[in-house]
Amino acid sequence: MLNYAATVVASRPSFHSSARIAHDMHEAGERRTLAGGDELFVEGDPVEFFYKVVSGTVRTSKLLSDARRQIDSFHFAGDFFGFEGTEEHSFTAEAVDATTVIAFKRSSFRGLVHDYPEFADQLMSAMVSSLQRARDHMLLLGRKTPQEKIAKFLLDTAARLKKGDRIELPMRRADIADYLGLTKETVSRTLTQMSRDGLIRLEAIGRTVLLNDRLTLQQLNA
Amino acid sequence: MLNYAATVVASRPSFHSSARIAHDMHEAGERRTLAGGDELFVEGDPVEFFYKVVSGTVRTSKLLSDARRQIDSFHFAGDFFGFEGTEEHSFTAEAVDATTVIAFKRSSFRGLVHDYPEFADQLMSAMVSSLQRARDHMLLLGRKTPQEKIAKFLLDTAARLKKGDRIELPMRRADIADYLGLTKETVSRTLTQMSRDGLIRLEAIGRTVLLNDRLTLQQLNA
DNA sequence: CGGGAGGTTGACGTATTTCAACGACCGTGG
DNA sequence: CCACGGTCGTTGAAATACGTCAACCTCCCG
Repeated sequence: MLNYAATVVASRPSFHSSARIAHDMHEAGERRTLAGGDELFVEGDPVEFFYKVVSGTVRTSKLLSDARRQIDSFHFAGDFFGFEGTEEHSFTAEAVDATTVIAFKRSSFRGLVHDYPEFADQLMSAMVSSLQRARDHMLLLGRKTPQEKIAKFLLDTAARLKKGDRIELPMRRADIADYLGLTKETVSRTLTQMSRDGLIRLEAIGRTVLLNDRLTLQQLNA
Repeated sequence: MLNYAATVVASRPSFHSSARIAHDMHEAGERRTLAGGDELFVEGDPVEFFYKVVSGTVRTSKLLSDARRQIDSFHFAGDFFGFEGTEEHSFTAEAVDATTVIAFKRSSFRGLVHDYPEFADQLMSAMVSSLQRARDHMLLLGRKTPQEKIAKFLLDTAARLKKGDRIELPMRRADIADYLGLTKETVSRTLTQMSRDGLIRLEAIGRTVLLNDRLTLQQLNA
């Protein structure tokens, strides 16, 4: 595990604007900076914090005994993650690239909800949308073809990163594969095929993808 | 976000035993009886209620345009389901067999939380465990073999139905298939193979399965 | 008795995985 | 400054596990 510094305080705010709430709440957590590959916590660790992504990308995943891996979600700026019902983490969280998060003490939960009533709503809403996302992803994993999986992945990621048609993917092919339930070879082949078909363009350098034909991609999304 | 407004019945109880809370809360919702196949709501319906299963089985699922289906969860007695962040349902809920549920007005949410503080905890915890279950299921869908899927399905279902080693499955093979991301033929073949291998016993009549060799099933669960 | 739904089994085809090789890129250190 | 090694990505060839298609059986219920 990693060591950090950072501290906090948080004086009780006298009234709440949304931005002000966000600002104050952040004071109730500590900021952490991570490099790609760094672990935030692994399956089995005691649950001490939950998190909000400030910048960068976090992947949460589960492993099988023989190292098969399923990434259940990528978390981008603004996303909360790390809620657990148990004392031990049931999944692992790692930074995909250079990332900053805010870690909230799990025990501060009640206090936060009390001091910042909006906070409960934010969390509820984070959970509800995590659940919705999870159901979508189960549909993808259980029933979609590789082409459909990749199409949805590209469109979703573009939307979540709020880039237009040019997205710089922060994760490697193996991460995409473990997210979509494919092998990295199939991810690679499908991307090059889409590129040949003119749906996307793969820039020679880096992990940049250009969405050339959103319409066809959307149709693939079924 | 969850939209609430409104209030509900229910006089504020002066102190809370868990059973008493459950009883009072139920008065805040209406009881419904369903036959197998009945719909509670379908994708696109306006969200009016959320639900708690009293008895029987509910399946929640999503469809692709060409009728491919993914069941994301079976809900048994005691389970809550039907939370949404939007005004329209993003998935469908149907009774699998003869089922009773309690339907809570969505708008009563705030009132319930207010009148029954334990309620918020119950819901939070229902959501957290739904999320955990969802992550488990994504691992299964993305990375497990048919044998492993079936083994986990049988063990989980036995545990959730709180039967011992003899479980009466309420759902048909096609439901199991759509839950596990397989075809009904593969489900059938895998079950008969497990039966030949002595891991389980398929009773000639009905949908009863006997777990003969939990240990091996657990090992398959990886 | 007939028909439909649900389940099982068989034969077959193929999409995706597996295994393997290669190439580009990048940071490091001699 | 270039050589080296490692990581990441791509491509090819081959094997196979699962899906597809189809037949058949049983059980019900009308």
